[in-house]
Amino acid sequence: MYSISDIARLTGITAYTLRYYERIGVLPKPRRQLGNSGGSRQYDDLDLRYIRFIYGLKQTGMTLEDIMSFTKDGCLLTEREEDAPIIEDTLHSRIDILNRHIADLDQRMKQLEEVKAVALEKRAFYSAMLEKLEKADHIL
Amino acid sequence: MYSISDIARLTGITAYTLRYYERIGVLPKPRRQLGNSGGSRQYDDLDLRYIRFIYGLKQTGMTLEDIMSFTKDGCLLTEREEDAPIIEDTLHSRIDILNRHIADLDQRMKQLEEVKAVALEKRAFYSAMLEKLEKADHIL
DNA sequence: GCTTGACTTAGAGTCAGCTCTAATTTTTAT
DNA sequence: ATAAAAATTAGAGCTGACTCTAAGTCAAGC
Repeated sequence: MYSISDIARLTGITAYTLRYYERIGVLPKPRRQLGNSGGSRQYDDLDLRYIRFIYGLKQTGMTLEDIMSFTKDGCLLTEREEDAPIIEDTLHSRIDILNRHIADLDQRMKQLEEVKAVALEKRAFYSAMLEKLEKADHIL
Repeated sequence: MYSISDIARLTGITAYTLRYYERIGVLPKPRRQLGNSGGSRQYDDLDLRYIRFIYGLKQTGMTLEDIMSFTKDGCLLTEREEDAPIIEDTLHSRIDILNRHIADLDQRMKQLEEVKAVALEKRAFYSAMLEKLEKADHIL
């Protein structure tokens, strides 16, 4: 079991931000130490894995609103047993959402590839120029 | 020659934002129609190409500050003749900056790959479950 | 020459996404 | 049992990145 500061250390997200994400609904409410909703937050490895997944989306350019559109409809990505019953309907919906998300990731990667291609081109241009200059130096 | 609204249309960046980028130094000051700094902004294809490159960086998650750290030291990525004279020193510096930038892009792509791997895993999990359910239906 | 429309500026306003404060309670170590 | 460290909350404040307003200038068509 992890505390909020353990999670902060393990993920690189501040405790402030973790509480903020919970408040606005990006992350689900975790269990608490005492009573149904008192005491400190307690996280397990499944929570950690989920938080890392969500943070990955954020870090790769997805807005919190977009992230929420994937996670609402009943917290679709947690894989936790106590979540919505797994019936064919929700399964189809989950798979659809993942498909859309994968397509979005592919789009982002394509864009990065394009930017990288331009950068490589520029580097090749400068390298060629440098080589010419060095040859000229050698002759003199 | 393009006006600011041509560039806005061609890149998808608003004219407001283009002026803002120029103001804070993300984009260089373009030529003007009349006098040295009066009249409307005029852009050519090299400017357009450069603006698209910069916007690509932004869209793939780089902050404006990070972008500026690549472009300062004398507007290192424009390839325009009237820029800093091409001497060995600045060439080395340009190549270094591009190398750092390419490394950064690789890092971002790696992160996207990781997020995608998790998404694919989740999808496979749900698909397998769906298949099982369908088989069960068939038997009944 | 006048209107229309796109351009110009400085500066104010907006919104997302944190980030922190203050006052309080809970947890942990001795 | 008590002190220190870490957690809790609501809500205020901050920063980055736009986004717009207002007041004015310029160029083209009628």
